[in-house]
Amino acid sequence: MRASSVEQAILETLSKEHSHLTSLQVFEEIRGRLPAVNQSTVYRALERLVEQGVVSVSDMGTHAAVYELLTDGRHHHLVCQKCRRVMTIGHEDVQSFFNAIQEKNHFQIVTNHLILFGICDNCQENVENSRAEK
Amino acid sequence: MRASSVEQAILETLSKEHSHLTSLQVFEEIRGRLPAVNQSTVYRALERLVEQGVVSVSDMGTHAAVYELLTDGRHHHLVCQKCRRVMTIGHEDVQSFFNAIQEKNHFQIVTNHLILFGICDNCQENVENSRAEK
DNA sequence: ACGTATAATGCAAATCTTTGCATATGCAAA
DNA sequence: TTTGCATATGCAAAGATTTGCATTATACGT
Repeated sequence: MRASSVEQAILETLSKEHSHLTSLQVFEEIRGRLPAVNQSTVYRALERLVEQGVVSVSDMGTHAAVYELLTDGRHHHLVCQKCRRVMTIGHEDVQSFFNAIQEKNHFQIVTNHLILFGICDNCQENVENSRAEK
Repeated sequence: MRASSVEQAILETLSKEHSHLTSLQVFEEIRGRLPAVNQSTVYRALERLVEQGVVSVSDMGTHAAVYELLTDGRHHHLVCQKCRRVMTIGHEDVQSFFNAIQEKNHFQIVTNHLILFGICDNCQENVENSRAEK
């Protein structure tokens, strides 16, 4: 597999931003250096990087996939469906679960970025409060 | 919230099929009874059902979201990235993991359909075989 | 250095999904 | 029944993502 300049640009962009970027944001960033680059090229490069396990892609419920560099360790996210707050959890809290699944099913898990939707503690309290107010 | 006829039709379709359907498949099915129904109406009805927790939506890596009825118990899936085989695992294998995450983070998990990508046992063997052949 | 196979890219079209706005519909109170 | 309100729907446009095909660039063996 040969080195792609678009892949390089993507990796540098993601490592500079250190956050979740949409494909459009990645595209806009890259245009600075590679003005002629095409959207579909960015999509395909991102797809390759995800397959290689260098980058994660997730649907955070924002109606647009977000990409993130995975070099500094695997991690996962809890996304609040009410306030959209995103919390990060370390891979150590997921590791043993993954191991159990792998052993039981003879299945080698590749997924490296789990997104769990739910209600954060703040919003849980708000629900209780609004109930009490009635 | 009032009962929507499209929601009804979706629920009946999903319960009849008992499998993962794309929004297009749902749309086609429903057209039999409600010929004038619009795609976006189906999308919105599916969205509501997902929010209500009656239906799950997942990206199985097929480039089109698939929907499934959740009435007969929560379950989750392992998807092989090589052969696209889909395995089902029960919620009992996930429950304790969810509980631990919930307690540690004071976060109430709503996610009811986990998709884990990886390599199934067959494809693992194939990789080993092709290595040996070289 | 040369030729070839493989992979990356651009472009345009197709597909999938969301959204804004106007309209229609069902439900509950008057 | 009628009225008012919230929700569901249709329609069209926009946005997001994928794909087929032709072209270009790169790596690798010779």
